[in-house]
Amino acid sequence: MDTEQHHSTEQDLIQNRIEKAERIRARGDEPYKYRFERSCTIGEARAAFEREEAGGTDAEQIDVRATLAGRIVAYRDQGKVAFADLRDQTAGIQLFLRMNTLGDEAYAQLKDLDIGDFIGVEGAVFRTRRGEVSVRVESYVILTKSLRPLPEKYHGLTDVETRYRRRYLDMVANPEVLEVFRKRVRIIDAMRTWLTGRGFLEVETPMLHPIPGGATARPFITHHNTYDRDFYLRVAPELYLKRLIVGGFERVFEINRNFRNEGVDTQHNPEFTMMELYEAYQDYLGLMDETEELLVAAIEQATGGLEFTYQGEPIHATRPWKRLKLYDAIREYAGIDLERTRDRAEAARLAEGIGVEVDAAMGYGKIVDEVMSERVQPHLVQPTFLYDYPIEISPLAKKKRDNPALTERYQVFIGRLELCNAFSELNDPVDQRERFMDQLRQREQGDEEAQRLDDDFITALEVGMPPTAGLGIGIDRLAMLLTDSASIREVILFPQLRTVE
RNA sequence: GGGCCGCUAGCUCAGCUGGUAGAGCAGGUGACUCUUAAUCACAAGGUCGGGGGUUCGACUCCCUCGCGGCCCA
Repeated sequence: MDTEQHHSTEQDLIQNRIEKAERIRARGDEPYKYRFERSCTIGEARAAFEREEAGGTDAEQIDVRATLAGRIVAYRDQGKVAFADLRDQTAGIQLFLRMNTLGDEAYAQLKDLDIGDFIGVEGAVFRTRRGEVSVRVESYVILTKSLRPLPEKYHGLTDVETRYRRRYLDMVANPEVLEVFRKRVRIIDAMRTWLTGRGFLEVETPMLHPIPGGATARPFITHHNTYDRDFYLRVAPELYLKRLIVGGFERVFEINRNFRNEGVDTQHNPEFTMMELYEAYQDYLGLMDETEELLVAAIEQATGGLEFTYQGEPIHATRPWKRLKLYDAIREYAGIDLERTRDRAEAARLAEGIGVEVDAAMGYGKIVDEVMSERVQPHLVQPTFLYDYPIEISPLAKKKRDNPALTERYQVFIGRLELCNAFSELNDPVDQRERFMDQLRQREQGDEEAQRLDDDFITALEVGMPPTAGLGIGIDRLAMLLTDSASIREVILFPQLRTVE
């Protein structure tokens, strides 16, 4: 039987490169090296060369030698001279490969290289006649053979699904993606620096919770084999961090993952990163000031200033930020007064009167929350604090000192994104127990997100927690804002997607 | 959960009222000693997301499933 079938698919492209690797081995070389000593990074080499140039040294006399390593991302063969683009984490540089310089044999062996390979090169940095900073390569060595073709050089990788599933390709093909994640790192660094500079201790509390608590959300369930019991992936670290305040830490924070078993959309990923801090002897008013300072530090670190654009709209983050009572905001933007009633039916009537849908399972607090999300949040482009939330939807927050129907709670919105949630922490154990009981009643009425009673947490409060204010900041949302990303998946390295076989 | 859009070569995309799939990049061969989306020539490359149906004939029309995107709940 004739095997005349040429199906030059991806497999053939890979086979072709495997054969190149074999040729490299056949001449006693190793296509997967163990180590390579660079003299500097590409960014440093460029900087050194440009410094010489700026210093007025005659171009012919500049002598910046460099041994560099990186990935070949483009190749332009021109017969007895060839150009390649080499890229490392810091920058890219052009390679000038000439037969006269490399020698016939080394030059001929260039044909066993491919775009995607890692190589090391040695030579002098110079500027070509066309003005491109380049390395006149005197010798090169293959470091890693790449077996798969990279995405198209001009358009990059655009298929959103492939970008997320194979993020490494996205990073190689679309360098701006690297910048998004570098910015994310800078944001977190800035926050950590700000926090530790003010005496906050960074701690790690459990991911596996026997009772899910600290947020109104549906948990993931997992199982421990030896204990033979279910655990819940945490929906928030809140109750553990407050136990630490009970124990004697006065300023703690945690930057870590939370898991919520809920819908996935442009603003929600099942696992997301949250910064939570707790500060003893502080209340929500003082914490508002600190929240501004902290966010401003992160914004400046990421954007270089306090003016930036999110999804086409200019954001002005200069302090002080706008502060609005929740009910005033509802009056202003929704045109209804929900503060004058605590009656569920009346609130529902008012909400439906402006076209906000209300379903039977929603209590008074949920209706207020819904009206806020639907009719207020869309207006909150500039940084805005909303504060004084109804007690029904704030079971862990302290009652407002002169109004027991409200809590000392605020949220921060920028670019229509909900970024922060904070309050004067409820530290009255008797009140806390009542709030949990109220949540249990909401559970019984079918609200699966309602919180559960955590007896040990109440016991901790009975031991005594000093007056404390706590703040949570959604890191992913903040990263979206500061990288001008419309989807949370753009700022999460490996977003959750359906598995595909 | 609902609506709309998408899935064609490794990547980026064409493909008309149904007539049997094209280009660019990448890869292969050849030419070229300053190119940079290099250029030129030649050759090669496809389960048109999966399954089913209508039809003489389906990438195209219908149904269904999968995955993704946007909007709504």
